[in-house]
Amino acid sequence: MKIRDDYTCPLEIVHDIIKGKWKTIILYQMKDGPKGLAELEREIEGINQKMLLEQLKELIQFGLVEKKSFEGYPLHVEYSLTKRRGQKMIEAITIMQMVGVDYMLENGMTEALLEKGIMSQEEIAELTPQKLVKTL
Amino acid sequence: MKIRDDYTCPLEIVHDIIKGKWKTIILYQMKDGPKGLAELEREIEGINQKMLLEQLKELIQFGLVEKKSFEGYPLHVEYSLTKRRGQKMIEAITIMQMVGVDYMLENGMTEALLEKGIMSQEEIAELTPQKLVKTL
DNA sequence: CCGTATCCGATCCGATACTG
DNA sequence: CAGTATCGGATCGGATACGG
Repeated sequence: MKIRDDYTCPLEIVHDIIKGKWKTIILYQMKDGPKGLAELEREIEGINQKMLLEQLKELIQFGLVEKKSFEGYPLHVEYSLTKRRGQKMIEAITIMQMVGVDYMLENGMTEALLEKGIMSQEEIAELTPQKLVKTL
Repeated sequence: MKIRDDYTCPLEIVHDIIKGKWKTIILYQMKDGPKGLAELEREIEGINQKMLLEQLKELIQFGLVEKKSFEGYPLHVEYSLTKRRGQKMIEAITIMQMVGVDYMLENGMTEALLEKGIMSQEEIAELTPQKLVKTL
């Protein structure tokens, strides 16, 4: 993606930052520390190497991700969130996660939540719509 | 957009919700209360009616926006954020705004910030990188 | 004022093959 | 393990015209 220099509104930029299909997921995977390329590819279900590299490059251009390369074999790099915009964006992504979870619960998509360990069987069973509002 | 029913992760849904070019901006415009269609079209620079209606429809499907129609002429409708997911998403969008503003400041795109009244001349002048971190 | 339909170029993204 | 290059179908989004 070619980065523009004529944005007329901050949210326009943010849209360019996260519009890619995998951007938020990639960022979320880095929230607990640096990750190697293969590691990310393993953890993100359905992504391929080309997409991963492409989107990482854009995240770097926008200043949300930093890349650190290590010498020697086997080759190794580390991708991590930047302190300024990377970490800040995680706050937004965390909230968006809640919105996604809310949608899944409301639409009976509980399997994925269990599989990923986002919620336990018991937690889901306990949830009434009223409680959900509070949780959010 | 056809809404899927096989999402494997909450962020995948959120991506579908906000990937459209205007979604976050539309939501942000509704943060202070219901808006009519023409009103939104006037306030969002660069959008056209087709896109607006299209994206509103999707936001309704995902439960972030509600639509209320009023009888009589002239025709009138009101679009507003839903309490659950709409309002919650605004929290995320507000944070994303900060990220966008940060990017604009760092890249000398201060004109748009002044025009939209997001920041004043003085506020911008006062900002050192260190202060910016705190502001965020 | 509000909403629908169509056409068409631009872009996104997945598959695949290849290099250091 | 990390990264580049290409190709082609699917999707997106802007223009434009028309209908309630």
